[in-house]
Amino acid sequence: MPRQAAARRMEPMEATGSPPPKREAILAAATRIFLERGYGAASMDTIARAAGVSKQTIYSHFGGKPALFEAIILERCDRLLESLPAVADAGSDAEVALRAIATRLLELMLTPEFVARFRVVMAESSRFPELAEVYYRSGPERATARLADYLARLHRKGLLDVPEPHLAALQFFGMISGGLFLRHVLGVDAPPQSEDLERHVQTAVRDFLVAHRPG
Amino acid sequence: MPRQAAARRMEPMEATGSPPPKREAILAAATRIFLERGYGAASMDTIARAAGVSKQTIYSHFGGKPALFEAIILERCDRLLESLPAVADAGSDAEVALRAIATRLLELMLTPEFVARFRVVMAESSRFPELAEVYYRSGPERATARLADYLARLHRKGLLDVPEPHLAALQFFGMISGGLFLRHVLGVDAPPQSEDLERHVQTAVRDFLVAHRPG
DNA sequence: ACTGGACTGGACCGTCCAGTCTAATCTAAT
DNA sequence: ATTAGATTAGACTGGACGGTCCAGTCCAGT
Repeated sequence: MPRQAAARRMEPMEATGSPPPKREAILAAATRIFLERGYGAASMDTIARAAGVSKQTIYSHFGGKPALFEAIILERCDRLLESLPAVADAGSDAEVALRAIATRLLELMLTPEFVARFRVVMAESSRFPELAEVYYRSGPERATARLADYLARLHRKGLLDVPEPHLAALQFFGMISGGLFLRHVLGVDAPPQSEDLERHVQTAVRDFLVAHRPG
Repeated sequence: MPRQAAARRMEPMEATGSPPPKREAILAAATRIFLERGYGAASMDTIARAAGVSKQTIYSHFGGKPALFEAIILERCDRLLESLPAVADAGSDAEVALRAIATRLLELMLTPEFVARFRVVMAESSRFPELAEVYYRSGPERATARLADYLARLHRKGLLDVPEPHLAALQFFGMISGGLFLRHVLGVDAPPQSEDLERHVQTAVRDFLVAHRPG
């Protein structure tokens, strides 16, 4: 009871904009619980309790468990793109740009929240095939396409030799994330030292540039 | 009843060696069901029915659901290694060797069975952390170490410039698997054309060799 | 013929869960 | 003050599941 009252009293404070505060609370709690426990092990009762909200409220806002899950997964699933800033526009040195892209990408991908989301989407990709597809299309695919665009531009300018930009983009991302990300998703590693990370990125970018040096 | 009788009649035929036939049947069925549905959605009743075996038999052979799951995951989880043949010993051309390694690796990793196993291990890496670790250590880690050994040897012979073999091995595997594997694990793609696969491998190996050309 | 062990089928228990229902409470607009 | 709609707590349903128990069958070795 007192917990409920407190929660209720707090709502108006955060409700500056239009989105209903309860809805936000539900989304936040659902995100946390789903990502922590996975789809199957997350119960609607737990989510309701964590959101400080009645179960019925969840069912009236979202339709049911699957719909709620899709909502929290598709919410900002294109965050991968935000990490690839307007660096593609900058006429700056290719090495600088690629290092920036790689670092941002790796930082994002090693985020616990990103890892958890990835794990859940992958785990449920049989039960929610469309979800996995939308996730892929709006995240990795668009990021790859954007990098490929950038590489194609470098190629046209003669600054780099990248006859197949899309393939090269895929391989670049693979070089960057491979290994590190796998260890992380499997929970084998402690969070990596930022020095190692730097070394990793630096080596990958250098190798990439050597491999695609023009002429 | 008739199904049971038939199954019982068949057992002696396949029991040439020592492993109890029922145990094998349980393992086979459990592997299929667990990989198809994931840990949570696979029920012991379903597995028992699929194995043509009583539920009690499962519980007497293996201890319970978690133990059965660990058994089927750890069974031949080092298959990744089999795909990296004695190529490391061969004094043959580095390009040939790397292409062979890459092709074998990719073929294995795009196997539906491998993808499913990977998906399940990743999904349950919170519930079974040790399992995920053993999987990683006996699979990807050892494969990487072996490739690193090979690269170090090439480096010592002056055939390639690989001052950090382990890092290079990680990045090589990343280049090879990146993108393709992700799309596959998320179920986005149809099985890839073997031509594309060839092109992918060829490009990656060529780029790798250029990047590590000695001198 | 006897015995011990593996196996079977199915009942059974306790638990958990998605989803529904209800009766009461709160809020805001009329 | 009234009313309508949103929200609440909690009981409830129906079903699934892990795990246990048990009576009985089958079979190999003695």
